[in-house]
Amino acid sequence: MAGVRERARQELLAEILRLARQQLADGGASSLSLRQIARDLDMVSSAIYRYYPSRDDLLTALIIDAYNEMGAAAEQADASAVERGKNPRQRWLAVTEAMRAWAAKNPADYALIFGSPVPGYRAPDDTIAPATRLPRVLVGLLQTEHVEHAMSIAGPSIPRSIRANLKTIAADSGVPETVLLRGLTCWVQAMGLISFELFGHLHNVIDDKGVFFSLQMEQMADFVGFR
Amino acid sequence: MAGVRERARQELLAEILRLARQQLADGGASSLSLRQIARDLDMVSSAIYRYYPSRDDLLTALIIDAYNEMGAAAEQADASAVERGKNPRQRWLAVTEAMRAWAAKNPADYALIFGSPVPGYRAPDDTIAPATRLPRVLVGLLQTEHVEHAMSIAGPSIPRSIRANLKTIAADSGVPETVLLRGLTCWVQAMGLISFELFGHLHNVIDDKGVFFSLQMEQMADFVGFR
DNA sequence: TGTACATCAGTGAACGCGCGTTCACTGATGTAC
DNA sequence: TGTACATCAGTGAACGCGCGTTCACTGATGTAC
Repeated sequence: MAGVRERARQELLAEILRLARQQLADGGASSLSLRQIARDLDMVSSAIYRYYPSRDDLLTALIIDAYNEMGAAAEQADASAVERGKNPRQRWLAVTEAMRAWAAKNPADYALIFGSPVPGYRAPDDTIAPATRLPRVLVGLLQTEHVEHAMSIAGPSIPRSIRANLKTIAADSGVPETVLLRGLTCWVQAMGLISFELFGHLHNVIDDKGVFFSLQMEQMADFVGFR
Repeated sequence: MAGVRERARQELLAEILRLARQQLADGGASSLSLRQIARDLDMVSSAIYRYYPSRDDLLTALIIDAYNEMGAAAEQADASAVERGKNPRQRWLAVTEAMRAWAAKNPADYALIFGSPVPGYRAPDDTIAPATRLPRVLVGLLQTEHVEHAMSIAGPSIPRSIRANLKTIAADSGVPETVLLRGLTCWVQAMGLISFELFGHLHNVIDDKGVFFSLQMEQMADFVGFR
């Protein structure tokens, strides 16, 4: 019966990741401890190495997990908005609300990917693909909007080096570069606001953070040119 | 001769802070070690406690230092722009460039104050005043601009709770609330961009980060209503 | 179907580190009379 | 100006923790003939 051992292995891999996320939530990346995980599992510490070859590999798994979860939350919010017959602007707003909600529910995971980098850790290339999942949703929305009503913004001329980058971001989407540039602004604004809120920089500045976020996202929807 | 001991004390306080910043730069907040500082000073580890009663107090000193430095950098950039006869818009741009430059030169200090909070550490109230130094410069610029050419933005109506907060931010400045709201957007955008750049989220997205930042800040200057 | 062998999960001990904080102390520097 | 006392900087030892990683090993599970 091939798969009995394999299934147990998968379960333990997942269980270790779950405990690791718990630790992350309790004390941040620096308090992620293989020995503590082993203790939680009633295992000897060296046994963990059967599953993750090092602490850094476990960290990588956590990062990938976080990107995927946040990306999935965005995708789901969008899909659900589509189902409810929403237009691209409303979908954009729904997605940003979902981003904020996910971050609020998983502050440690959010901090892991959008906070200060873990010192001494260099993310391997495996993290790239999951990281693009969320931005992909946002670019997709610009594209949809552009197809429905041509977007255009009379902006300042964009330097050549930046234009090249913008082309790479959404090569064949047809979305004008000025709009893409503002799309980046919106993305940064959303993440910036979430970070400010989670990291305490709105403390004693803005009381109703939810209302504030929505208001800002409405503004950004106008700014980028959603109808 | 009162002051001989006192001067030595002040020097050591500063020296410890300097070494602590060095450690911060080398390995982040989690690798800040009182014992290592003692070693660098050729002292026994317990001697540090004559100067900082605990590791957290040293962290607080670092945070206050970082806020003050960044605030001072902004103030200087503004003062220097004034000297060169710049208008408020140009001053705003100069200040944001200075913010970015400071962060680029002191990434660890920047990460300490605008990255993920140090787990288990709660900033005491002493950090509040230094933290307001930079935003104060930005609000001042809005006010100056408003005095020179009345600013006004036909924005969406602002919910009551947010209006109350905006009033607190710049009570007697006379700057319209819609403008203040967008001022917050600009602030978040500037810090968000700096964080994205420093924390690696523009890697493989934007090559010329300096040009990108300037371009975005020009856009934000328009957005908030600088002439 | 039964046996021999290979694979792999988990053990237990060890290596070599690190840390913050407390406490009783010595000896030098400053202060009051 | 000189002496007695108080203050304070720095010592050294100890307490009680923590960590990642390696390595030779046992014993159970799976595989091939």
